[in-house]
Amino acid sequence: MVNKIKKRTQKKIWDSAIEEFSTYGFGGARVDRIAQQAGVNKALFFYYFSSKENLYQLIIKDAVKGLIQKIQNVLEQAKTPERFYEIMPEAFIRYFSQKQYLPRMILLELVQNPDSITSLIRDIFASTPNPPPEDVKSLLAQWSREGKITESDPVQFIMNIIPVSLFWLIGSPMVESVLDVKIEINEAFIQKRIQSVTNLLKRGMLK
Amino acid sequence: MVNKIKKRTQKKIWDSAIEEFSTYGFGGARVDRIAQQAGVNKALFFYYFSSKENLYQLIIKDAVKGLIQKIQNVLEQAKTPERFYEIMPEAFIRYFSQKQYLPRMILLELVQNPDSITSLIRDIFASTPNPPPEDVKSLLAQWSREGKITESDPVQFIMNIIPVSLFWLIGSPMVESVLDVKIEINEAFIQKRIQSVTNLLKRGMLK
Amino acid sequence: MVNKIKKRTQKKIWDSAIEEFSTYGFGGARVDRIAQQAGVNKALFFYYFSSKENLYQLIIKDAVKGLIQKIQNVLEQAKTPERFYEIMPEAFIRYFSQKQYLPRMILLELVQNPDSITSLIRDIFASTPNPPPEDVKSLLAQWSREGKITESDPVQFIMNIIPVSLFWLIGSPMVESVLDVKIEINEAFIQKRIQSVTNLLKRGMLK
Amino acid sequence: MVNKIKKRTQKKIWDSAIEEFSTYGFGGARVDRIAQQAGVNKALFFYYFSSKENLYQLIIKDAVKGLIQKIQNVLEQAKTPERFYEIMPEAFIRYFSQKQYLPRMILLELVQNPDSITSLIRDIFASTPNPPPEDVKSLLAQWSREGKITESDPVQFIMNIIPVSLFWLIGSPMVESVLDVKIEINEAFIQKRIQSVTNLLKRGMLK
DNA sequence: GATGAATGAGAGTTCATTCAT
DNA sequence: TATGAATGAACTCTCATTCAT
Repeated sequence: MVNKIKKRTQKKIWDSAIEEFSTYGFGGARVDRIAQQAGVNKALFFYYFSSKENLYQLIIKDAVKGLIQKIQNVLEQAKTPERFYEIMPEAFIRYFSQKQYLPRMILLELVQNPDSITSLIRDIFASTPNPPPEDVKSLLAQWSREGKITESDPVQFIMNIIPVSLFWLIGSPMVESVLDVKIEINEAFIQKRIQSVTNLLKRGMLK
Repeated sequence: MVNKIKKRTQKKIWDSAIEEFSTYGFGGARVDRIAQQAGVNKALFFYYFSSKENLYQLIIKDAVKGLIQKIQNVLEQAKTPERFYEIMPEAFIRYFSQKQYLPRMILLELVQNPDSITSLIRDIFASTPNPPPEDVKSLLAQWSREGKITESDPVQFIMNIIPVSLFWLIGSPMVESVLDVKIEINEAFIQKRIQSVTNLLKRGMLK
Repeated sequence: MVNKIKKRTQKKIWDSAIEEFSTYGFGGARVDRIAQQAGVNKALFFYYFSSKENLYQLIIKDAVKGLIQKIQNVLEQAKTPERFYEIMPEAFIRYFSQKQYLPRMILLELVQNPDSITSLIRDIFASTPNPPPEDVKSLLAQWSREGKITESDPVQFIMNIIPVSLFWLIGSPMVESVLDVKIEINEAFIQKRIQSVTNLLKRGMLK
Repeated sequence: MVNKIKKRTQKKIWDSAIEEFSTYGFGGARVDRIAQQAGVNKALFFYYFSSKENLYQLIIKDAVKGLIQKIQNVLEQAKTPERFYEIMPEAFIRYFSQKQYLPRMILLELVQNPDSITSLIRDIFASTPNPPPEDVKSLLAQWSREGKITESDPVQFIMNIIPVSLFWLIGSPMVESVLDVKIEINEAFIQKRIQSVTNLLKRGMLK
């Protein structure tokens, strides 16, 4: 989707839209602001993308696709739980720190329209050669059978590992005020975060 | 008598507003829908709460206050890290499963208006006798000095423990589709979740 | 009309309404503000006066009646132009400085609803034993015939004498800023004003 | 071309707004009516003028500016009191008969918001090279010193001359019903009015 | 008489979208 | 491709009025 957009103006609108949608959600986003931010006339927005709803769907789909791809990348590389607990936090935390709009968009959509994201993921899986569900479940079953991991329930497993890699950025303002500190999201912080999550998972979820 | 009717109507509007705001965010929420949901005339909304913005702020403030109080409750009871890792997940997961709008509202506000939630928390702390920041930081420093916990950085510490207790509910639709399972949020699930988080934290963050 | 209103509460509403209507006109007046100013519940306004429109009409009618009566008083006393130019400014300027709402209400109604005031005056005349029109016209014709006054056209005559007695109060803020002075409406000012108008009319409109 | 169309539509809204505001005042004016009168969509009103309040202020400012300019024109030409009493009524009465909305708007604002008009005039003077206040006061002082005029107090002077040139139009419905005549505002009437005021002032305020 | 609660109709304003150029 | 003008529908909010007590 993304690489199909070559035109400079179109790209500017696309980027502004991501910024707007990931901040205000679909209902709160304003086409006016997107156009202004992109430095173009509002009518161009509709010329290129037909409607607000349409562009939103394109962006969400693109975001979810990127995320799924990331998950599959990790799964392909991680053949042991040790490696998994090393690779996954590194991959996710770096990815989200570069594309900060991604966790924001997905969270907003999860809160505001959970069904849409569910069916979207299922659609993507339907046209994927080796869809994650079976992959993940069988991998975890195997690790569990081999006595390598503490949590055998795949649901609990994921609910333990994803949030710590995903939520930290969005939650940081709250952590800042609860601890009365200032958090700078720089390379040093990223490394510390990766280290901390890896530690937690290795000690906490490895037998 | 009259008073009770007033309060009952006001309460209905308040509850409908929570539902609406926690689903659509401030920008996407519709006063019309709130009034209809509450079964009252739209003008009553303004009669009682002056404006959409005003009611939103009241609700957010109330939500954050509730959350802070929960945190303080936990801190008061947990005098050792062991107890903390037992009490905290239990308290949070149960609380959020009863007030599902709470994590949704706070997440939306964190994404859409992080500064507001920051200053709101600081305001609340300013009028609190024993504000958490010092409490939490000194408690963690002590536990760290005594060699009881693995993560000495309070920021990383919180970023490890809060997400797993908070994010699971919102993320569940995504987990459902990624694993192709159906998740029922019932007592059995709650207990499993509490158990899993407690395990993770005890093994992962206790020396 | 006025003396029929005995009830204290009713009187308070009446007075507040005069204040409100004479400031904002009918369209801009707010029942809420009238009730609040009167220190009573809004519903009482309707209990006593049925509707905003109705009370407005009552007040306008009362105001115009008062004004007409004043004109008739003056006409009865002034049997020569000299006396007229002495009595009229004195009577009008004092009357309006005591009932400042009166010129305001009448001006607003003249601007916003000239036809209504016209037919209102005609209605009042219809039930008056000795209505002014003939009185005034015959008086002026007589004075003109006797060569006592310079302006024989009754229309121009009135347009010369009424405004200087009526407009000064409303226009004073404008005079203040155009001349960069502060005008205090006190007894000394009133006397100066009466003197100035009397002079103007005597010199200007007496042969 | 486009520019002309834009200006034409904007002008239509502007003119309709003047009509509406000068009839109903700010509070009673309806944006709906203005748009309909201009033959455009209501939203265009806001597209061009942001808000009802904003347009009202623009119009008031424009009206007051026009009035001030008229005053300055008269002052520049009138170097003796004789000339002044000839030029001023002619200029004012013609001006107001062409722009009938002007006295209406200014009167409404004087009644409903006297402070605003005061500060508006002061603002205009602040950015005027030769502001009237000193001009007028020194001119009158000079004429008074030279024994040419009867009224030496500038406040009374203005309160004698402005109302007779300004109030006649608004007051005409009342004059009509009080005298039971019909007044046609045509060239003949205008000339009669100018003549009458000039007479009044020359005889009444010239020594 | 007096009040707080409640309402329908409408007011000002916003917003996604379309049109004309 | 790009834009300013224009619009209908919807949105937040207001206001005169009524209801129940």
